[in-house]
Amino acid sequence: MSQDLTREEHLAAIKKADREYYELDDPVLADEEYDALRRDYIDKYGAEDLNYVPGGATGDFDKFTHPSPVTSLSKWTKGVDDEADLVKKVEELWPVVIQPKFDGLTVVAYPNADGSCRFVTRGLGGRIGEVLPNFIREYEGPGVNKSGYAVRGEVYITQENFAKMNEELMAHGDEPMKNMRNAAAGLLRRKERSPYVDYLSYVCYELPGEDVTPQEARQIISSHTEFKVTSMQELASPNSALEEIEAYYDALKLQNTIPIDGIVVKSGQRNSLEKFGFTAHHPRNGFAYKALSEKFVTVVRDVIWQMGRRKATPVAIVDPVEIDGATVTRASLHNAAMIKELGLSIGATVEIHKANEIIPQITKVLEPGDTEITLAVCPSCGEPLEEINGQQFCNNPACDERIAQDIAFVGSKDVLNIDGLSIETARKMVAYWKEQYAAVKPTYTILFSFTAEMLAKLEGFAEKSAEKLYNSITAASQDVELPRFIKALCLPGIGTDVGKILADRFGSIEEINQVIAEAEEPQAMLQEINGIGPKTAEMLTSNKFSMAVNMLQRHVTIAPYAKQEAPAGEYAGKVFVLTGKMAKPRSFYVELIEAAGGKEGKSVSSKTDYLVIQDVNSTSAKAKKAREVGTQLISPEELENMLL
DNA sequence: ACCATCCAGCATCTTACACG
DNA sequence: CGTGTAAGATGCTGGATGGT
Repeated sequence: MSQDLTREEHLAAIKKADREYYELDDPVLADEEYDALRRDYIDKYGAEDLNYVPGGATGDFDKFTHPSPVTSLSKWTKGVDDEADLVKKVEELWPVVIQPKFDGLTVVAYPNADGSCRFVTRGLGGRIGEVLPNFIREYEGPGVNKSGYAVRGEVYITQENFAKMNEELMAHGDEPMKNMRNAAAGLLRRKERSPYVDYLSYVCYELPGEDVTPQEARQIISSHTEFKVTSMQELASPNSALEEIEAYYDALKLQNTIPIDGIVVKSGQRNSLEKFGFTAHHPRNGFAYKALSEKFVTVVRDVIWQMGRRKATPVAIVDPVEIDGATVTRASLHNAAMIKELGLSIGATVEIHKANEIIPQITKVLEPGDTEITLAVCPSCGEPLEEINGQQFCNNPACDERIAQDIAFVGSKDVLNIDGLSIETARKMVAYWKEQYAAVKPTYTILFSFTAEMLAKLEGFAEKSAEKLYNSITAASQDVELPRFIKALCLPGIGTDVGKILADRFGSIEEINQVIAEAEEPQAMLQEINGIGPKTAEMLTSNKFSMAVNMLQRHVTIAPYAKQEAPAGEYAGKVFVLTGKMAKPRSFYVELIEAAGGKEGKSVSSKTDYLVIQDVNSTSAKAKKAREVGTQLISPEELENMLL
């Protein structure tokens, strides 16, 4: 299509597509066409003209917000967790199906109108993923996913293809890749499509959040998409669940054709995701069975203390061991209490494994070493550390490392999201400041005083990178969302959640200040807010809080925030507990309750206003308790009539 | 007293990109 | 062109806090 265009027309076509995509949010060109257009241009004229950032965004992949978060399953590990617990879980989810748990990366295929797909990774926290422009060749083009549903699957590389790829890499004089899963993830994140992408496999396993059973989901995927679908088996009975799961796992291991790191055990009920809901980290409609990972033996050569924002964390340096294709040289020891519990000393021979095949962990001392592990002073500033509950804290506000860590924290994704500001750069900034401005004691807010010229003086920085960092600091300090501003105060215990709670309740910093100043008992007043307890209330009413706010407000502007007033009305603030089976999905009733300003409670107490239960004459524990404490029992139908 | 959730901290591998 | 930094992907641990 770009064959008969002049260079100017070709470039104009690309820029037009950029505008449509980023500004109008209504792409006219399909992703594939757009990519082809760019590729052709680069082939003919080079990449120079295209060296701009479309839409002013970062040069990364496009982001996509998942309508339903892509969370990972909670785990049940053989030999660690209770077997009775597994049976209990299975009973709650019954009927139950099992599937292989692929060791790859989760990718969701969102259908476009023409049946082509937009492939999206999990993303941090499973909420906002990246769109993968260069996915598997056979799935490009329309008609791949005609189901109309978002399909969730796993991308992985087989042992066979991994070996083949490494052979080819070495034949070209390149380094072979070490780790199968990271190789798969890395290949997909390349800007230019790698031919090795064709070695990846994609297998789908569910239609998240849809009103179907797992069997129906499988059926839909295999008949309306071109994706492969996982194998699946129904369990015969909860009591034989463990044997059935293990037999299934062993059989898959024996085949040794796909990389698996466990078995998915999930409810076979219709729309189970909706029925069972989520915890903060995991869906409740299933869990993953894991076999205990293999143990290795190594020697601890040293223990270094890693400083965080306040806490010192011990990390063991061990003789390198090869575990699952990765060379392990370090293992976190979490805190001094853990060192004590393990009886660890330097020179000790230890048992090490990878917790869930990722994090190296020392589990046991086999032979004691000779040198005791101690830490009395901060490895950065040399001031004595304070020990609280077996953990070491540096409370020296002038500690360089502490200031650098705060700067990196404020720059991190969840706070001000300053592109290009990491801990390394933060350390250089603190060092530079102390050298140049010996008279002015640095705090984390020095970050906002750096000009591009100053940044260019930092080691490893030149004009271009200094300009870039300066621009991202400036951009990030304007129109900050209120919850992020509150988190950026760097106060202990004040994070995302407290920020959101305060913002929703008060809407602005001025309002918070005013309410605290005017309340007769500000601490008691704050504690009445759900989610704020005595510690948080004390911090919020302290001098520290108001000083931090004043200081940060000098550098950062806050965007107007629409506070989420609890809806007023008869049922505002009332607590409803739901129990037992109901005609409609629970979420339906929960939505009704929340729309009326009420809250869902999990267990019955004197603070519960209503217990929603199908049989109001039930003698269940919850119903009994409700009668005891004077909570009103109502049926779901009554609830509906009441709130609608 | 117990449980759920939040906060803070952790390792490794891989790619992109700017620096020098 | 080699090197270092940044960022994204995977997911674990343990203490603190708040709610019941």
